[in-house]
Amino acid sequence: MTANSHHNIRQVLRERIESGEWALGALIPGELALAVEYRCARTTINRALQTLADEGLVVRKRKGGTRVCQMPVRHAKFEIPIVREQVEVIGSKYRHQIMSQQKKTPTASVRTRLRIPDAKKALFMETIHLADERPYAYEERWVNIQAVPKIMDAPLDQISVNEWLVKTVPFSSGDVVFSAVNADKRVAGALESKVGNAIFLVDRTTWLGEEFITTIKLYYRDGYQLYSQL
Amino acid sequence: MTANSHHNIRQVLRERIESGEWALGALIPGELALAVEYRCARTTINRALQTLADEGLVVRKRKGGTRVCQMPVRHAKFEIPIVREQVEVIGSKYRHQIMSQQKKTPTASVRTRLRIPDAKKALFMETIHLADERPYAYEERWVNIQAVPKIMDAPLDQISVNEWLVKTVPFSSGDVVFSAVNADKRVAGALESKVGNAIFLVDRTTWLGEEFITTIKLYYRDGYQLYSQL
DNA sequence: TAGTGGTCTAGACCACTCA
DNA sequence: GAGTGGTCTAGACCACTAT
Repeated sequence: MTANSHHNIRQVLRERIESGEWALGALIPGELALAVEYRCARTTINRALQTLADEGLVVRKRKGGTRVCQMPVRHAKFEIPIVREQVEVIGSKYRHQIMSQQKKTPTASVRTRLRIPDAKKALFMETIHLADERPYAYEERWVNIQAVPKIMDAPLDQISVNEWLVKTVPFSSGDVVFSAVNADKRVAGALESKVGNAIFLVDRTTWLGEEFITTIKLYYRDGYQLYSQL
Repeated sequence: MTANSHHNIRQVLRERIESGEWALGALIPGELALAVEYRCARTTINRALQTLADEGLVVRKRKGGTRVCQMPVRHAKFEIPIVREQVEVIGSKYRHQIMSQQKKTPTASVRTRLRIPDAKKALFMETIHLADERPYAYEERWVNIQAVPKIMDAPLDQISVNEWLVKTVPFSSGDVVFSAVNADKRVAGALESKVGNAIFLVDRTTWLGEEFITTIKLYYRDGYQLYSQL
């Protein structure tokens, strides 16, 4: 095993930083100096330092050199959860059930969000995600039919909207908003919870290029927690 | 400008994937083939593909080749928020106020979490974070005094615990849990909210190596949202 | 066992930016 | 203008794993 893998060097450098050898905001040696010290190519040092920069541990500037970050806040990465996988990870059997499905005129806020002209309709769906036949999450979804007209012909009773969309429009980008809301009658009913209970809400909108595809609100059952490593 | 930067190639490859040229789960050409096609070094292709793998767009296996991901879920990265910065970003004036500060025996769950022996005490603090003099978040924090004994001498009225800890134990790792809870009397009072209101709760624990440093619960004011790009 | 990605090297040139 | 990081290349060898 190579002692000079960029992995090893990255780890050693990380330790030198964490040990306080280089203070917060201090300049650390240049790539060339480190390459000599560790007897490896500059490229290898470069890889290691770039990774540390990605992690937010150091800041690099041409001519300015590499500095230890002032506020070393680790970036948390986490994957936007897919409900089915979440359920299966906790060892439960997953099933989903469509409660309602209709074309109708979206509310003003949804129209704005999906950039749908005023007169047009969109597809609205309510779905319950079940874990071992108990409600796990309640989903409200709007789909922009103009962007994905084929969805009206899709066998949505057999395949979940989400999976159909992923297969049809696989590489959309989007945003997510997490918040806490009190369950209203509708949500409480769907989740077999109580009105007023605090519910973890994930609000996601996705689009492809300039076209908005779908916006979805996911209400999770009581006690749901989203976990992430730093 | 080099036409064959790994940035450009990454972008081109991404477009070829997103356009559907390579289907979900399909094998894409090997690095060597792509290097020939784009007339660049294999290393360059490798960089581009590794980035795409980081993004979760492709999966790479030795001997198995590179495949387009089956479930192309973009990984969301976001930075663990520092309350002061959050407040300043929305254009408000930040101030914090320590409500209480005492050494006492932690609850069993905190003891377990911080790995504190049963008989030992820890530092408990309550802090209010204010935005324009209105409550923004309420913080409950336990600090493991054994791990950071110097904290008892720190001028915590002048510098926030958080910033003191960052400067003293800058590079700790940790985990975060997001959830929604109903405000109890204490939290509602601190946030000038109402009992029962849904509160966004961030529960963070950090440690350095094997030693646990601090665990903190942050209750955000009503309507707080955590935003993230995909 | 053979094929593919993972990585290291040595050298070169470029691009940014600080003084 | 000079110093530092950013990146490309060509070649080499290694490590994993599918067949």
